[in-house]
Amino acid sequence: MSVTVDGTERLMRIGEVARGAGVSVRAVRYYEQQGLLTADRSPSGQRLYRQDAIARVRFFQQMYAAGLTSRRITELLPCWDAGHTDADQRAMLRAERERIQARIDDLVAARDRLDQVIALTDTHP
Amino acid sequence: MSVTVDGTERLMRIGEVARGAGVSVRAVRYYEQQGLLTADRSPSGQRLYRQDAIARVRFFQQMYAAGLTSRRITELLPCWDAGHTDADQRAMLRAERERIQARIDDLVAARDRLDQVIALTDTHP
DNA sequence: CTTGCCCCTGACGCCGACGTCAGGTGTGAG
DNA sequence: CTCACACCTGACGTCGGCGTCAGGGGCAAG
Repeated sequence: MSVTVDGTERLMRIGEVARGAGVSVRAVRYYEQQGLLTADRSPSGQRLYRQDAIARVRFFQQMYAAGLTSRRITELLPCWDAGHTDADQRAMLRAERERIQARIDDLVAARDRLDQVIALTDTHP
Repeated sequence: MSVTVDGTERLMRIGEVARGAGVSVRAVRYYEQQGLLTADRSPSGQRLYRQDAIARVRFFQQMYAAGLTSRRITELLPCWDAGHTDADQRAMLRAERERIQARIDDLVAARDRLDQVIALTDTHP
């Protein structure tokens, strides 16, 4: 594991997290502002992140790409972090899953529609 | 077909188009503003649409849902309308298709990720 | 010491597809 | 004619995930 000899985990500054996750520094600060990501602070006030921060940021990106808002992600983070859920949270998880599935269906239909046009314009130039 | 005895097509006003396509009146006006949809005008200035307007609006909705912008749709409309394309347009069609496919892949990954969480929270409540 | 790079906190800007409000006109039923 | 409802043209508001600029502090190398 990435742990130093004295047992403390190796910490990263914000730039390393951003590069590691392929996002901007601004984005990482924004996630903190939205309550998605917490960071320790160095004596001089710089943010210090643990190794799992990169994976978390990647996860946020994935959820954003799926159309979830920051608020929705914060509401669902307990499921992910603590592994425990109440009935409301389980319902929200399922609801989001259904939304994503619906969007997939829409996209597939749109793709097929474009494919029709492409086929037409190829055979009929 | 929906043609009156004198051979003229039955025309709709904007509200009927909007209801038929499941969008707002404002949205239909917006599409015209973006150059996506044209309408005849009654002597008093009201927009009059042909029957195929509803299908066009549904098509726009589908493309919007797929992440295309109004500009992109206007650029691709000639393919759809005239059925002819130059090389640039064919390239654009394919590029959009690839983008949609990439978004589908992202969404499928996000869905699977959520499914993992759901499975966890179900077996481990 | 200086240079260069990274970091900090505000705070305004942006984009796109509309929502919405204001103030006025058209239209069909009774 | 009146009433209710649909329609018209501006034009400003919204929302979310950042980009970007302003102004100022760390921190290691040379």
